[in-house]
Parts: sequence; structure tokens; C-alpha cells
Amino acid sequence: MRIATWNVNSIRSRIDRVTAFLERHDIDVLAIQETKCREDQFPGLELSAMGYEFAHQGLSQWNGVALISRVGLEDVATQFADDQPMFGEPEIVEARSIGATCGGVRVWSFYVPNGREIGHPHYDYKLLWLERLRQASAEWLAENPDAQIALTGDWNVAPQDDDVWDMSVFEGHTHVSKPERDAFHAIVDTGYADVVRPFTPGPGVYTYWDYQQLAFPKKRGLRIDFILASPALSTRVETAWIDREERKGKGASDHAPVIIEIA
DNA sequence: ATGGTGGTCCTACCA
Repeated sequence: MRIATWNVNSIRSRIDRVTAFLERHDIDVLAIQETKCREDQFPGLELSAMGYEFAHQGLSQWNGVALISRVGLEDVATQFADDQPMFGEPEIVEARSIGATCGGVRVWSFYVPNGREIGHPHYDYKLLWLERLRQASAEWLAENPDAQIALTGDWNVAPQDDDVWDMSVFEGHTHVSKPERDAFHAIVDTGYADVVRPFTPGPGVYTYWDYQQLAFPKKRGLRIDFILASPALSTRVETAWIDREERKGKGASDHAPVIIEIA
């Protein structure tokens, strides 16, 4: 079974690339982020025609997450916890998480808040969001240590210096600060392993390249998209890769898909 | 190649 995660940066402008990606890599479950549309705008017909079910959480033109599966899609949840942090005016639980059981694996699609600037309210929101996610994901494992769980998505954190094209450029910026990295590693320490990194060692291996300043051809990227797997799921991972080709050409998302193959 | 972002919606905001 193949599970992938991809920040598509608008599903409506990228639906043809999404369907081509599903075919090209023979994907069973795809978690997407930044759909940037409401429920009624989601282009589901193309997916249904290919034999995929989908569940989408989209409240406005911002954020938005979805799961696309051809191996079942059960027990859909649009929050990882009852006390999921809120943001905005008025405050709402934004469309940043959706989970479902697909082919026996509990798959989550997360779009972690960006943080904007260190000290910005959005930065505090980001840290709180990751801490709540750590609590929730720890509880899932406490309930069932053998649970098959995949925490996937755009984490908006580059956990290691190797995950950044030039650390000096990111001094004092979000994505690399110690509190953000600590929050990410706290989830790993709970028992969820980065199952992609062993198959895609750095340095110079990224999942995101800014649209500006020719970042992609200049190899100026970040590794911020991850698949974290529970212990029982980790042992099933046979290989993993980043589809860097998907970042090429006209009409690409600024993120590349990340894929795992499990036994 | 001597340039230089792209998505939302239409005016800034977000990344």
C-alpha cells in the first residue's frame, strides 16, 4: 500500500496534477493540504471517476485539508482533539486537520500553522497547536500501542539544519527556531518516527521551494513535509521517496509530494 | 534566459 502527503497549494488549480500524480505513483491514500476552497468547491468528480473516495475539510479560501483513498475511508474526524487551538477574529478551529481509517491505517492530513514571525500571535498558535497534537497523538498510542497511525502533512518546521538550504538566511526566522523544533521532536519522542528520512538522507534533500527568486533551480529548499509513523506502522515501511519531479514545470505546487510504501 | 512567485478574489492577504 502506498500513502502520500502533498501540500497542493489550491486543489482547484492543481486537480490535473493531482490525478496524474495518483496514477504515476499508483497511490492508495493521498493526504493533501492547502486545498484553498470550501466543501462545495472541491473538485471531487475527477477523483470519484478514478475510483477514489475523499473527505475534505474546507471552511474558506484559506488552509483546507483532505484525504483521498481507494482502500476505504472510515471514521472521518476533522479535529485531532476537542480542544484543538483556535485562531482568527472571531476565533475558529481552522481547517488544518482531517483523519480517517484507510486500509487499516489511521491516516491524518495536517497543515500546521505557519507562525509568520517569531513572537507573532500566529507563532504562539503554532506552538500550542503542535503541543495539543503531541498530547492527542500520545493518547492514541497509550490507548493502543499496536495502533497503525500515520501523521502526515506540511509541518512548517525544518527539524534539522540539514533541512535548510542555508541556515544563515534563516537566523531569527520561523520554521527553524528551537521551540518549533522542540515541539516537532516531542511528537517524535512520543513514538512517531520520521519514516521517510532513512530512505532520503540529506543534506540537500527538500520538499518545499519558494516560488520566488528561482529557488527551485538554485536548489534553495526546505524539508518541512513529513510522514511520522507509529511503532507498529514503522516496521511495515519498505521504502519512501520524495517526488521532486512534481515541483518542475509550469503549474507546479511549491511543495513536492512525499510517499511511503508499506507491506 | 541578463529575468525573477503564485494562490485566493479584485485588494490585500497569505505563504
